[in-house]
Amino acid sequence: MKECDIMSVQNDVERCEYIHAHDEIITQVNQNMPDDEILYDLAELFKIFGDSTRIKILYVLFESEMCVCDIAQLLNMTQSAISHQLRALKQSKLVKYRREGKTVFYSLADDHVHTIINQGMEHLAE
Amino acid sequence: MKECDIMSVQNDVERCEYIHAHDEIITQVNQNMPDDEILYDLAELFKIFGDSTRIKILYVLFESEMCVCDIAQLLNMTQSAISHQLRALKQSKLVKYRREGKTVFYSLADDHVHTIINQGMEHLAE
DNA sequence: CTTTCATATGAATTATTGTTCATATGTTAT
DNA sequence: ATAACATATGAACAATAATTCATATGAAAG
Repeated sequence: MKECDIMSVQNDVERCEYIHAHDEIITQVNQNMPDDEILYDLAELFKIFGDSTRIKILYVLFESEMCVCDIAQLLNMTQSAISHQLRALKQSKLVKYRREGKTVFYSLADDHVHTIINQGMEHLAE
Repeated sequence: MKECDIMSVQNDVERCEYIHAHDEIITQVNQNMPDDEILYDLAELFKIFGDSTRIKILYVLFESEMCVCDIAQLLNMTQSAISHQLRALKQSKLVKYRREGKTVFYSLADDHVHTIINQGMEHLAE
């Protein structure tokens, strides 16, 4: 147990008298912790999964590519609401789209979506 | 292409004239889509991953169990902020804790955290 | 080129969430 | 019992985010 000399920036945050973590652990944490920017992006990505409308959209797309209007009908929501959410999913590269005349078909971008959602489901099931 | 007769509840949501998805697809979607309650819980779970403070806490706990105060120091945040976030992580059963005298040690609850975060990282890397 | 239909988007509104501050709880030592 | 310390928590405030509404863009058909 020793005084804190962990972070490069020492701010005026209140702290307890002794830290329990040993030097070795602290070094490991600092080594293995990705940059703030990456952690921020990671949180932003999970935020996308953190809305039931978007989760439903992803589940719909598990079955087949689908146009905005079909998704809106399946989920019983307005075209606008779905379009806004599809934009979020698109920006996170979780879905891709192709245009066919007037209609735009959306589909899943890669298999990480499946894995992430399945792991989430497994966790819930425990 | 046929008129919409998908959802059991037909609300006054605006809709396009024709749906593109075939009956077969629609049946599959309705069969494979989990109940609303489960989808809500799933979104709630991912919401927990959708904050960089909580992501950082999880990364710290990847290395070792740790007390609230150590986490606060490592992340250069107040004890209160960390405690509030640990409560969220606790409620989602992503972390567990044990008391040792005055201090409370938190650790990861199961391996889904690892898998989910790793998949998120992989997705970002692409 | 005008109309129609599917989709996208900006702005406003409402709802949700993270942090802070003050204080409470719970544990150990005196 | 009282003091000291670690943690937890309620309320307030500030920051984000989801949906709605009105409207814009873009494509096909007349």
